[in-house]
Amino acid sequence: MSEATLKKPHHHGNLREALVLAGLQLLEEGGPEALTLRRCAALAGVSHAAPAHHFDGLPGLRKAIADEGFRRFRNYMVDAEVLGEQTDRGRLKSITRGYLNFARDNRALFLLIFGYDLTGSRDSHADAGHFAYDPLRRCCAPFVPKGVAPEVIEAQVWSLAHGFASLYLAGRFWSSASDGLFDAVMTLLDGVGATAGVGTAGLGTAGLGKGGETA
Amino acid sequence: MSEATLKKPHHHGNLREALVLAGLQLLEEGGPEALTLRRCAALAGVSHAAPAHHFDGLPGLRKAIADEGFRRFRNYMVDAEVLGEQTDRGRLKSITRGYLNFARDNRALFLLIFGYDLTGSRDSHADAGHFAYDPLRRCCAPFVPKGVAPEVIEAQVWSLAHGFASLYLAGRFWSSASDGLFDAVMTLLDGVGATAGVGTAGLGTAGLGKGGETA
DNA sequence: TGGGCAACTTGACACTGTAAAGATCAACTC
DNA sequence: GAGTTGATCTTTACAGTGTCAAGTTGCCCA
Repeated sequence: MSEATLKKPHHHGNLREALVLAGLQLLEEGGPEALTLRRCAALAGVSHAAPAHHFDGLPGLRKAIADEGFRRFRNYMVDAEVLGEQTDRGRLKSITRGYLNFARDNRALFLLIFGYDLTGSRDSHADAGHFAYDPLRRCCAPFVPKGVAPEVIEAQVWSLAHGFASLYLAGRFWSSASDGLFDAVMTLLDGVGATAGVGTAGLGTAGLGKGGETA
Repeated sequence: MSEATLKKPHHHGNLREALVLAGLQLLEEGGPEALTLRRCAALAGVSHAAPAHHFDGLPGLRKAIADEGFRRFRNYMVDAEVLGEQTDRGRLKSITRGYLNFARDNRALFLLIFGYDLTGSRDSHADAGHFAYDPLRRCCAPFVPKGVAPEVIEAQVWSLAHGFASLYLAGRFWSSASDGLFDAVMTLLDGVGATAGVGTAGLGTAGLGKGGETA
């Protein structure tokens, strides 16, 4: 009578969630290559074809895992923001620190999350990413100068943090002690929103390409 | 008698190079997933097991392709540098433009190149990447303040360019017309080497982690 | 009670990388 | 020149992968 599955009922209950958790475990233990429909199924104790039924193939499973990954990603950033220095610039730097920490602690998941090409797709995946970047967007807001599209400032911070995290994961920053390097690189953000060029390069909202310039 | 292979000699000649070219073609036509040992073999007109003999497996083939990719990557940057405005800052921006252009024109190859984790490996692959980043390093040199390690400035430029390119490839920059956004983001570089924070955050060569700070 | 239906299982197929063993051919040695 | 050696490539086989089609199970509701 207890809700425990004494005899492994044919209907798993919430196999969907179990498969996502199994996938996350596989990623953590064996890297990106280890994520496999059949291995997920085995880890969840179901037949090899069960995952495909729930997620409509491997891409679907990866997307479901990425959605959960974005959730955790967001938590990393928010946690870092709350713990760090409570100034506008302090929050901005804390967010980028959380960005790097997530990438470092969840290497395979980070790579999975950004391994998609969602150009032209307006599905729930894009929404998950959008949701995850909410804190970053919020922390960028105080640095948006008059007449400049917020997306420009966000893209600056985002690119810098993402680039550093990606190159770090690829092992392109020499030795392991990159904490000092990270802080040094992020000093570039001290000029964000106040750099001389921001006002002069003719970037209003038109800079986003929403305007006429189709070239 | 002509050097043409009228009867397909058993010894291909330079199968190694042919396989790398086949791999590049597959990447271009079918994306990262299309790169396969067996497909490379078929495209080069040899048996399916031939590539493994030359490259010691798929990772070896990917590495060989990445080496060639880095060569082309470097050319992109150098070409952009030569064509652009001939000032220190002009060259710096041109390099980053070349960076993005390469990523855009060689999506799968770009992803392949940076898809490795070469932490702890000091093989020829690291050398290829090192070689490719030579122009970028050179263009950063004029912006390195006294007492700051060159690697810090390089990592700033590198991270910003790489982050933007990666996020662009992932389709995270909304619409297609991101040229304006790119220029806007790169205005952050107008403060490189001269940002207020660079002098104040205590980053000498110690910032690289080569010094004592092991935390 | 029985039908409907979603949740799985079973079996098969094409494709993948890898390994072992055999064939072919150029070059070198005696 | 005959024999040997070794690299290059082929053939064969195997385990693992995603995907599809068909079958089975068991819950739910009329």
